Amino acid sequence: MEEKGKVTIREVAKRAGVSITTVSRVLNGHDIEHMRPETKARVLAAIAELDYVPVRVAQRLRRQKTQVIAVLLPDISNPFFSLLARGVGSVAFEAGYSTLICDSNHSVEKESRYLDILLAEQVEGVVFIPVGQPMMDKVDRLLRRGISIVVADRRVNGLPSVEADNKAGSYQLTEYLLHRGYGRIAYIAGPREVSTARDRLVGFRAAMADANLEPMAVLYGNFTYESGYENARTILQKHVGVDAIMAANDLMAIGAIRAGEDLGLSVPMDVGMTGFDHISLLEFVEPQLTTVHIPAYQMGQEAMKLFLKRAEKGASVEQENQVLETKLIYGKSC
Amino acid sequence: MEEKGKVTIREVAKRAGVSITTVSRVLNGHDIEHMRPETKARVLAAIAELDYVPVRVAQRLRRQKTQVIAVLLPDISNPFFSLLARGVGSVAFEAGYSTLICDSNHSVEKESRYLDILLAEQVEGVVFIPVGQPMMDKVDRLLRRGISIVVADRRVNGLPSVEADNKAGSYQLTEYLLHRGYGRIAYIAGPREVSTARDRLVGFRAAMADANLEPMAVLYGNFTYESGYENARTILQKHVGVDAIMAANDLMAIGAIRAGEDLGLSVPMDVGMTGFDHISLLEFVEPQLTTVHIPAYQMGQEAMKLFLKRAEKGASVEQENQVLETKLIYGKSC
DNA sequence: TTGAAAGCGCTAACAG
DNA sequence: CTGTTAGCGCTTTCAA
Repeated sequence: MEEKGKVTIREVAKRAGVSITTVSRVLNGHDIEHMRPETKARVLAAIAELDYVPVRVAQRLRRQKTQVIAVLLPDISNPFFSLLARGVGSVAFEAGYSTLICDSNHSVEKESRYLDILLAEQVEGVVFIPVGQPMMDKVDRLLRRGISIVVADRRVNGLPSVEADNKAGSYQLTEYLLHRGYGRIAYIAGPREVSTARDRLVGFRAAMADANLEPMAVLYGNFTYESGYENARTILQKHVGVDAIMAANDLMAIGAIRAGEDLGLSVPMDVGMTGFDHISLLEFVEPQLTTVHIPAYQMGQEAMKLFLKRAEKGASVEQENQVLETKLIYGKSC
Repeated sequence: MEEKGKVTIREVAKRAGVSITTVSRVLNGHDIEHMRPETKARVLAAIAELDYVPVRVAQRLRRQKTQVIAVLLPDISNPFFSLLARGVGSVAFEAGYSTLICDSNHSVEKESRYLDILLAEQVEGVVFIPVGQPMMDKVDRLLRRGISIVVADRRVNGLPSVEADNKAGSYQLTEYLLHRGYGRIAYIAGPREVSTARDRLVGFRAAMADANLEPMAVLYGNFTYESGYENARTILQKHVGVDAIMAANDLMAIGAIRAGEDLGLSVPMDVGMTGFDHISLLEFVEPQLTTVHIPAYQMGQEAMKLFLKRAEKGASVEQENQVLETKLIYGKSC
């Protein structure tokens, strides 16, 4: 803690009276057993005295690996995604990786710009939650350069992924709703281009078909509160006799609840409602929503683990699509 | 797009039939006006054909600047912080900086570990939202190495900062409450070691004093929903005659509302409530909370701008503490 | 058990 | 107008 300017491995070596090679070795715990303990001690002392910290950038250039992974997601201020990012970060941290979070702000264009940046940044991998269908040329470009990509919360053709079992979860939820005696059900789906949304719809349709029922209506929203509100309004005004509305995520379900209230309907008395995701703000919403828990944090962890696994096994492990279990959450909304 | 392995500036030079210097120059737009257009064209062509992307790590090592700034915050899944981080990121992105988000998970120890990491990462600056009172030795270590630190949403002795005018906002809010006819007010404060919480309390006390009133009670929470719930419960049970509860943030206010409900009290009929922050989930809470808007996104932007300003003006601009205006949000909770 | 030296990919004097 | 060259700070053969 004496020098003013940058302290490099050079000064440490000088101070310890050894070569920089030796310093490097103790830094990386290399030949450390074949080293005279006294030498090691001297180096350690010098490091401490000078408060030396190895410059990561130089290590990266030399080692030709950055130990950086990126999380590319649509919106970091969405608690679902940030929880997922946290999951990635926790595993990454333990494994000595730094995490770069890139927020595409729901813009395909920005997403694609980030893909370019990540290429230049030489990240080793990216946990990717695409806005919609990602630009496969960009993706291929990264892959060709040896950057592995793991898709989270979605499926993309040809890429490994980690997602929840949306189909099963949706089936189960629908089944529960039917058990409760509802049967004239309308569905507010998510965007067609998002696999997650499609799966939930498929699960819903399957459960209905298995009960010999027809949906009263299927409308498409975009996962926002507003689109839930608007679509629910439409449903409740046009389709008389609807006794329940299922939304493909919680945010839309909350919108639907408010729409119902604004039309003077009470949930669940007049109409049942369900969501999907189990986001934490449900805690604050009345009535308590019946929904399906998606393990966002765990999903992030698994995505990172998947990357780690591929990294050590050599690039081409057989393509893997991991599916996490969901859990039905019983509320008071149906 | 022909080569398989890494393509470096060397191959580009070879392909274009020029020296690597020339390639570097067109890359950085340097002597570009003094360059024969044809040469430039050849280089550009080679870059395109080879799909060459400069390796950031090498640039950083050579330039001795990383163009990376970090945001060190307590919890990325808290929408307030992630919004702030987004603000930082937006300005950083425009300025050509990459953003590293570090989540200290409310742990002073992890925060301190991150400070070490950021040192090694050679980030150029950090936007810092400390968990409590930060470890000043670590902080000094970064400063000594030329890494500038801007504190956000808080004040720390000796560091530049950007925060909201919590005192004024709190004063104004209290004043409004008094105007509405409330007067027997209890206050749920935030942690004593957080300047933001202290300022809000001070503003509250000042407004009360100016109205010749005494608080019915002042309890301390930790900014969580649960602590709001518990403290409100205590207040409502012990201090009969309280006609309003002010909480130092929205989350605690929501907890207070629920506590009131659970005790059979209606808001605002039986007891008024106020929050602070204007977090987005208030949209989903009944009754609509009266609160104070804190411009989180803008705060992030300003913090990054402050860093940029200091970066160009040379390190030692006089220390600056920027204060952003707040805005009263009228709800139905009082 | 330790050191000398090459070089990761790039930029910036300094020369022509 | 363009090229030669010397590193940035570190790791890693290869030799001793």
